Amino acid sequence: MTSVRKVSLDAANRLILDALMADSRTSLRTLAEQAGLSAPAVRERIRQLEEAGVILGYTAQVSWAALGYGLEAIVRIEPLPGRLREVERALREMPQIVQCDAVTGDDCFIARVVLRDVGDLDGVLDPLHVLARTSTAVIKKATIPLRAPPYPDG
Amino acid sequence: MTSVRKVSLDAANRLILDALMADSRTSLRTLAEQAGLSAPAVRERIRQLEEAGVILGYTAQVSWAALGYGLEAIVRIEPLPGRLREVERALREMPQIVQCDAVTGDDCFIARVVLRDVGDLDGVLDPLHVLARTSTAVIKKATIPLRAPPYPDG
DNA sequence: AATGAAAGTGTTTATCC
DNA sequence: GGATAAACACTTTCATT
Repeated sequence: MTSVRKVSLDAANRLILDALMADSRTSLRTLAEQAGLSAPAVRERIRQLEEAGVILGYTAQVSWAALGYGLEAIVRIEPLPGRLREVERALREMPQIVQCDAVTGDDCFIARVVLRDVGDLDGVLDPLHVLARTSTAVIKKATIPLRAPPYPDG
Repeated sequence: MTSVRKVSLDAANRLILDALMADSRTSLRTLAEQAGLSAPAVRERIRQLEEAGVILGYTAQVSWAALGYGLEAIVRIEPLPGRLREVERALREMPQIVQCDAVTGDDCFIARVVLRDVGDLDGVLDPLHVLARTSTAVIKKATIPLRAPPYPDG
């Protein structure tokens, strides 16, 4: 899964990556046309990108709102002294936490939570309050929805 | 694009969604086998899920680290009085910001940034410092990589 | 809404450059 | 590393229920 061999990010590979980021169900045939290659050549390049760990996987984006989670929040979590491990375990066991990062600074964890409504907040925060101080910010708007950065350097 | 008509989230649709979230390149034929339906039936269900806004799209997950962005950070941004609009515009124009949410509380924005190394931080933060107070947390580890929450209710 | 079968497309393998 | 072509697999359309 992890990168071992390197793979060049030439123009063709960037076209392939950009196309797959925009629509991961794009056919090899279409990718081949766009990259100016044959379908088997594109297949092989994708295989190498996967093996090198550049492509991690292919996922359908599902609307949490459409599933019934009308709200999202970002919670900063500062574990009480000696409680770091317990906090980490508690976070992992809360299925409404859809993402969590361990970070530098006073707040050891920053988590993204989905909620059916504001009433769901207590259910998430209460179990944490014996282990940590928390600070919650409800998301009003996705100012910048998840997007790809440019290719660095060249 | 946006949800207008409703669509039921029955067992078959959940199987389809789960399979597409795990691998969005899964063939209709395979999805059909798993859901116990024919391929055309699965095609039609996916079309409805897309139309209802449940499925937003299909994307390849690309490793930013493999592209040369070895670091990620989460930046909280509190605009100076009267500078909110300018801050929002500045954020949008920074391509290294891969996600940004407007939130309740003192920090109006919470952004996720990719960096080649710590030296890149100034290039992101300096342009903001005339418009806002910022607070930066470097990500040490993805404690919980992006994951789907359970289906709410029944 | 779903199926099955046929027609149309896309993918894979083998061979060659 | 890439191209071509034939064999194979998948997707779509359509008639039917």
